[in-house]
Amino acid sequence: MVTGSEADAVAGAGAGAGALYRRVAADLREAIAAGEYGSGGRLPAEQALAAHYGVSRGTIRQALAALRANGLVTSRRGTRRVVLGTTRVQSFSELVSFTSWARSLGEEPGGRVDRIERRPATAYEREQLRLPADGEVILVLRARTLSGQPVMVERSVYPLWVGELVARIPADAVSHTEPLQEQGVVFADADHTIDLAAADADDARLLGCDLAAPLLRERRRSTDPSGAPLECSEDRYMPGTVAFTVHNSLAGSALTRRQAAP
Amino acid sequence: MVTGSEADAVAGAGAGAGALYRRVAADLREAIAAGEYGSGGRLPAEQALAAHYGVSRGTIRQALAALRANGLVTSRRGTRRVVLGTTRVQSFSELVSFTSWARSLGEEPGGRVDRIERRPATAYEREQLRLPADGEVILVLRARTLSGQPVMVERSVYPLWVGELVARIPADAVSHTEPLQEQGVVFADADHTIDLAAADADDARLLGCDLAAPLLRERRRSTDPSGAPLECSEDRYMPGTVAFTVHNSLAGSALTRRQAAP
DNA sequence: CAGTGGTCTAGACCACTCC
DNA sequence: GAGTGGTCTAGACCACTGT
Repeated sequence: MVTGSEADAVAGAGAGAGALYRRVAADLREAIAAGEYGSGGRLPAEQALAAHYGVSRGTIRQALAALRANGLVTSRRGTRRVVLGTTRVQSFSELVSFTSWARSLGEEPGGRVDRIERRPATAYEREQLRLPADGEVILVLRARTLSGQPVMVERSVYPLWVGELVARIPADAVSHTEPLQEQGVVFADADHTIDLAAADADDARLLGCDLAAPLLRERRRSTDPSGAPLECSEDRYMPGTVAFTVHNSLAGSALTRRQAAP
Repeated sequence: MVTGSEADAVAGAGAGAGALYRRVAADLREAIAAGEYGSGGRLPAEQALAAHYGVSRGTIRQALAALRANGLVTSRRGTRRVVLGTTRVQSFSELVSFTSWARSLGEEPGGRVDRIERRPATAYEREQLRLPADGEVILVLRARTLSGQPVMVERSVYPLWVGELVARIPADAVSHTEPLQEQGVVFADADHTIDLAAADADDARLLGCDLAAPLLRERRRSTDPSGAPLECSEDRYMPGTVAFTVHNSLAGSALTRRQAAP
């Protein structure tokens, strides 16, 4: 883009995501993915973009900030922005939901609940889910598959009000987040911790691996838009099935290296 | 804060990081870490903060955007921001540099170069480092320790102009990024891919583990402020020594789940 | 030096949450 | 309906990069 007639690129993007800057960002993302500036190429100046899209410089900067956070472009005083990569960026829902991630890859996701328990929360769970001393939780143990192959074991711990909704979902439902969404449970923020774990008896049985076999572990704690904890989950992936990627920069890191918990 | 006399909090922060919004952000971070709003508590309104700090609402919003990116607070229309966590946020340099990370934990970092090679770049390296078809690279294989214990093996591949600087650093230097920094090589952006790998002969020898033992792998590609690739590295950690954490949200994810490369 | 992005301000309107 | 954050505008000045 930035070659068309005038302020049409935004309108041309059709029923965009509402906010102006999001539509501009989407348009720029497309242009970058299409290689219009090349890898390592320079973007037009903010002022030029503002004129092209017919918006103010502030709006352009909001759009560019989004691209930057995604690691698509650099940003420094004195020079035009430079294209860093053309990687397709994953949406938050593709991250939180195994199902929507798998579908976006053209794979056939599957899931089967192995076990549901209601029990008192451990100290760790009380802290993560902000529960009182006598709080209870619902644990859901579930095997996830990709085109029939077992790939991951998910242990999700929910506060009762969420867990009771989850418990009503059929055991072989492909997605849990979608029915939850329909009932007003929205995932908005998540913290992830990634390391390595050894398969226990459940993992070995559900994944078909040896006991104590190494697995890639992702622990996650999700909250809704109001900041209320929704879930505290531990997922264990078969090696070679997934990798996690993160971008970060001087201007703001979301990634952290930590000493492993004892 | 937000209880002191007037617009003194910013001035009181002393020789802050230059930009006004950074000083405001740092002050708010401190206040949150000190538990002034509690976990799950509500922040003052933007307007109140603007009045308190004696700055415009735009500046306050810039500061809050930083806190949000770090996963410290939520953000939604209609309600005050809510404190999500009080986690100390790691700076970018603590992420790129094993040395500065270890020091911030009070551990004693160490490093020893095992081997340096100059050789033609592989196709993958040419792409990552944006080198021509006949490009060469310098590979540095290095063992990293924490208080004497071997913890990680680092395989860094540099373009010649960086590699030649690295090759001049003493084999037992604790830090490589610090001397590079002094010579004007600045790391500004990085992409990380985290998964699992099996120890090869070098890993087993340097870490004292078995051949094919499972290790946590972090592949990284770093660029300088102008977007020029500086490094393409593969680090392998002993299990139980580190974990990686990431925050992400509906408003912008830097984290991605990917199918493992073949 | 000209060009460019970084920072800051002031004001406006809207969409949403919660009482 | 009052309060709050989200979006957008217009303009200003500064710090830095490159020629």
